[in-house]
Amino acid sequence: MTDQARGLHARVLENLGPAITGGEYPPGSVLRTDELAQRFEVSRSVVREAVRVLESMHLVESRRRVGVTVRPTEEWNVYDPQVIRWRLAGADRPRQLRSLTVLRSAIEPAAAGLAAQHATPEQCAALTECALGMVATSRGQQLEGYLFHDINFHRIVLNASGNEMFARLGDVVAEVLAGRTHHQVMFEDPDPAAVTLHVRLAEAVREGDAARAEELTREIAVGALHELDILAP
Amino acid sequence: MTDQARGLHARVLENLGPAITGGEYPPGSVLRTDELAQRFEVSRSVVREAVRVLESMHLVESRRRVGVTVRPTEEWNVYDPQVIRWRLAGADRPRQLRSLTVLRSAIEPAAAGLAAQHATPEQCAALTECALGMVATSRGQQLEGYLFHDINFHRIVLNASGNEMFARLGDVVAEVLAGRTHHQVMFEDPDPAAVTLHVRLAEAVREGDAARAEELTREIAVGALHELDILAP
DNA sequence: TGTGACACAAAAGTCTGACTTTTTGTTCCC
DNA sequence: GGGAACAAAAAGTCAGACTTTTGTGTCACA
Repeated sequence: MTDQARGLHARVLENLGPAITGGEYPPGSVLRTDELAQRFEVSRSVVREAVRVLESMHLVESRRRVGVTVRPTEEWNVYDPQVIRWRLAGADRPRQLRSLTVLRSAIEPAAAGLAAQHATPEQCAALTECALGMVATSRGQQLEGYLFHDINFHRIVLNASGNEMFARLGDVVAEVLAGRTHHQVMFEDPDPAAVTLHVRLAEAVREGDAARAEELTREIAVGALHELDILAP
Repeated sequence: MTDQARGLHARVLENLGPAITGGEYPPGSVLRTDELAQRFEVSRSVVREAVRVLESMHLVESRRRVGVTVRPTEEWNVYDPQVIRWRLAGADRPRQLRSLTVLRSAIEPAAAGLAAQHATPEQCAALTECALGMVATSRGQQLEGYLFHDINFHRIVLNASGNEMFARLGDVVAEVLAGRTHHQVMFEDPDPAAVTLHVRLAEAVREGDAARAEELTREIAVGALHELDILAP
């Protein structure tokens, strides 16, 4: 799905990463590079490179004479897209989906407000196109098509905000939306109210109405939170 | 300040990282591992480990027969605390400080609202203590002491939100606050209004008043945005 | 003149084995 | 019982040889 092992070290990473984030090696566990090299049938240098990457994600800590120790969960770089993907693929996917959705509901209204002020005509056009695509695929079990337009819609809003930090959250939002469609809820067609909100949001951004864009996005977020039972009805 | 070179690879990283994020090697630039090994007087394996880390931050891409290429800015993992530190230490610090402050102003009100609902008695006590510390150091050029309490205050709020993604933003907020005190503005004592807002926020959280906590944090954020001339007065 | 196949070379990727350094645990002496 | 010396374990480092991929240039053929 992401990038398939362009090297041995990537293969090791694709095994160790999910194993650690998935709790297979709980915090405090100790790995030894020699043992890993044997297990994966690669040289120690390959293992070392993989460990260095895990270390940069704060998933593990490598210390002499003791080995490679798994760090406590609170220290992980949970904003690393790779870590997010590993965790979403693992056992605590629901929990992960919830914290990410709460994050979205804080970020996206602000981003939409800024987008209304800064969006280029091209971005407005693309946004409207996505909204139309969502309408077109909102009925008849075209979930994949709907997801595609939904992801693009939110990505454009985040990019149009002009804020780099918001823009880089596009991938996270994409993962969350994909996760929602593929695993959690949404067995039926999407909520018509949500579709309408997106159409109106595209309008608000086009008209430069920051306050309305923000409020509409907040309503979209409330819907997403309800889907995960985070808010009481 | 962070962690001083516990190994050769870390030393290489501390040179290459800031050089790349600082624009010394603009996107598209090509580095060769052999050359880097010579320049830093280390073996190739050490360079490879450093490059692997840079690759995991999406700062560079390593391809056979061509070398290690610096990736376009839009692809960098700007949420990586290490990358944030490197960029804050570099030339576009002001720009960086602005996007991070906008991020803060989106996240922290939501976090404060959640904190009002979920904070433990211990967290409430710690929060009040920090607010008192801020009051005590708010006059007489005790900027370092004030900064210390300010950082702790915001860190506690983010942690008390109960949301892991919010909690992990504590380090970023700490960097932003430290940057503001040490470089940007604040040559004089902090704004008394801001101090009062923090005291009242601690109250609101203690009383479990989510709406008021959110609103007070929003006001604190507005103050921070004004300091950087992001909002018109 | 254009185009495709092929060969060459450059750079990263991998492996191995030897050596160094740090750190921890143990033992031994006072 | 406490402290100092010692031994071992594991990561860290290095050098060199080899493999694999891939961009580029060349040459023949249409």
